[in-house]
Amino acid sequence: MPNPASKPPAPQGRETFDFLREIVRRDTAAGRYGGKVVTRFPPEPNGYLHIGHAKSICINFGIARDFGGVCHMRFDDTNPETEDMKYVESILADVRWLGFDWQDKLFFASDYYERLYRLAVRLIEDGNAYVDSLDEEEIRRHRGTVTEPGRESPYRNRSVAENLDLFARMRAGEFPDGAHVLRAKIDMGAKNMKMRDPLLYRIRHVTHYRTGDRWCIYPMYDFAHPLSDAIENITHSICTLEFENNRAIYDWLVDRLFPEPRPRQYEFARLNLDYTVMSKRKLLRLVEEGDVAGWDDPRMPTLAGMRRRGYTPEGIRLFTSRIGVDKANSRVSMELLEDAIRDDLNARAPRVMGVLRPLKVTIANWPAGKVEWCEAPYWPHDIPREGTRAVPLTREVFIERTDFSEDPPPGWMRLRPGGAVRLRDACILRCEEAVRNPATGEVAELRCSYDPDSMGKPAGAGRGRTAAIQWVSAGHAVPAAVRLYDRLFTAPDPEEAEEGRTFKDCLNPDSVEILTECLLEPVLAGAKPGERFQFVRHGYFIADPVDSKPDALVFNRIIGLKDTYKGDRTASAGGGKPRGAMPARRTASPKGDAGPSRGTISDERVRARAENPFLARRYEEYVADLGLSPELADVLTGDAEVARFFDASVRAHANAKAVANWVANDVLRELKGRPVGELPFRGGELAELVRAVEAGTITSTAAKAVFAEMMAGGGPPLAIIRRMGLDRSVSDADLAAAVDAAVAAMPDKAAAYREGKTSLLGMFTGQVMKATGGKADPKAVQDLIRRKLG
RNA sequence: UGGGGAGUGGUGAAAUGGUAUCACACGUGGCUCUGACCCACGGUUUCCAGGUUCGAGCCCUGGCUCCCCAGCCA
Repeated sequence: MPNPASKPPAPQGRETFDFLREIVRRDTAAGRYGGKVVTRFPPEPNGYLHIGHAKSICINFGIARDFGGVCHMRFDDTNPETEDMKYVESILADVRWLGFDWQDKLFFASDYYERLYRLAVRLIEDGNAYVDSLDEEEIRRHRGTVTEPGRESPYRNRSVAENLDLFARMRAGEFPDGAHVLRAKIDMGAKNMKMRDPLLYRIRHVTHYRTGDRWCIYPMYDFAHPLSDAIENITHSICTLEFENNRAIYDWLVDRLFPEPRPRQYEFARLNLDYTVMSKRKLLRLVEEGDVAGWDDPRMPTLAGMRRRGYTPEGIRLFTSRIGVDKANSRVSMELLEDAIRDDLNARAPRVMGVLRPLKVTIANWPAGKVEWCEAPYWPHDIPREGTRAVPLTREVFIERTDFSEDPPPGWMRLRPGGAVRLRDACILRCEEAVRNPATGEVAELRCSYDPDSMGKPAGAGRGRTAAIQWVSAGHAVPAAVRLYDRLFTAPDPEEAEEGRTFKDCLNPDSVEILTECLLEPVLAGAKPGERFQFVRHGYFIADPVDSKPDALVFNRIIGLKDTYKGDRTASAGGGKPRGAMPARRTASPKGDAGPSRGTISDERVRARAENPFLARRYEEYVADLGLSPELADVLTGDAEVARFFDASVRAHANAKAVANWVANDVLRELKGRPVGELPFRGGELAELVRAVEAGTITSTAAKAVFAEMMAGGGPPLAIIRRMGLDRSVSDADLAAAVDAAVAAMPDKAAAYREGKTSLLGMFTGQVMKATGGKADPKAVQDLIRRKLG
């Protein structure tokens, strides 16, 4: 990991921050946490890491790196029944492989058990937790449903002393599993179901992989996770969207047990990838039921699988940086991952030749026994790397069966009867005759001739465009097995299989094709397990880290090359195509369909008026006497305080429509459900602002700034206007100068405007408005701009 | 039905009241001893409807659609 501290946070080439980095940036700028940034990656050691975790790892470690902080590696091991040391080891290896470093910050929630226990005791002592003795089923029933509140447990009001005693005896092992639990005493009627007295501890007489039999009570995630964060002084606790509701518990707990500044939780959308599954449970089933060869099967989306497949950490990191991070649920198409992998491999995999489906070629005019060693570069012209190897050319060679066609489609550039093609790095080959196997009728061999003049000469030379194909010398070829991988599933979202089908029904029967008759150029005989190459015109391959042996080479296709040739795409392309079968995409998500508009009157406010005659009367008056639209009157009469605020404003300034707009649009925004009393100004002052706009004292642009200042407690509007100097109108000369300057600063934009891109008017207006501090009259500005450019 | 989130080209993201931008995918053309890479060009008008504003993807109001929450899992 590069050491970052020196570098200001400018994440890999991005000009803008994602929303998480924006939060961190604001916090550090504000000096929160003393400018420190501490994140954490908190897996449970009960499974292997997959590409979805890679996103989380890159976010957590990436943010720490970008802001000169540190990311803790912490195992949230609070469930002894599923966790195991082997997972800890594989997870650590995966994170390290991905290229991240936790320094000496390796932690386990299980190391905090004693501290967590003491924190639980404190909660009990403070009356914030209790021992519940309901059984599992009763607890469920008491919890209520999403629409009905829960009921309090009869054990909820046990004394502190009794709770303490019971909890101590839970720990001491006096009770069987399930006899008691510790619960937070929050609110059984909470709208957020997570807050209905969540469970904190349960009894489990199970051996824990790290603490052995020392404990028989284990903390729940909702208790252990936030408190572990707080114990480690985590600043930004970043997790996935499904924990949004849990944030309330997080805050409740940490607020009660730790001082500020304390960690805060933020959530992002987890990664979904097309044509694969990401849940641990489903991945486990694939392994256990033999659909794949193991956790590291190259078709698996696990990091172990991708590593075995030949994906590089750099490629995966490139992928995660390209997909970005946001809060919208999404599925990423496989092409994005594949392109990132190719992008990385393109610059680092040397080119070699291999023939996957060999077709014998005899070069009739080549002397028997003659061997010509051709010098072949490892790298294409546009990759600035040096290096060549020698490739032997003899009378008998093999070419790719798919590079010959007896009856080629239009645009075919490879071999055909009587046609010519270039043997890459060697010479031009002409096909004289296709020899059939009399039994099958299949082309068994090609009899060709070569052009001695073309040997080692540059292409072209009056010959025009000639395709160059890969080949291997029959006498020198190295045999190998090659495994071609395709997507594991045929459906974009196997988890959403249609009625009566499961994700397993979507398994792609052709997700792997094993070719055993492949022939590679001799230099590959020395390929070491884990070495990557590009087999020219095929794709990127890796000598399988496990199965490949010097005398029995096995290669995995990491990813095929893009293939934009359309000539035989409909034909049985087999596994040769990088993309494989392309099933119909899932139906597009339905566009919002509003149906017939029911107007913008809110049912809720209609109810409020039905119950409150004052509101009902006001509504009628606003429409009838003040001439407000029903919609406007509606929003002003959903709450008595809002209506009174509006009344006060109108008393101070008679233009009801204008005042109503300000209240409805700006005051309501600031209120966001809070009581009107919290506003730092009164209706009369808002009226004063409205009057200033109407009188032409200030522009409405400036009025927005004044309003913001009023919200910040800046005092009465007129005072703010004076203080900010907004009442000094801009002179005609100044305005003209500002317009000239804006236009002169962007001559290309001015030209584009003149050519008809009139949407640029807004841009120029914005420039001038900014330059004049919002004091210019936008209409006048636009007139000027139009005249100047029109 | 309650609460919490989210809707921008086919896909993922950017634009923090002022030029709808980038990557992938797709299409067309160019380059090429890889039908690769690379280069150029092309298509969307921001879920819908109203409103505020000189100006709205962004602010206000209403609606629609999708996701999460009723484990002693995390």
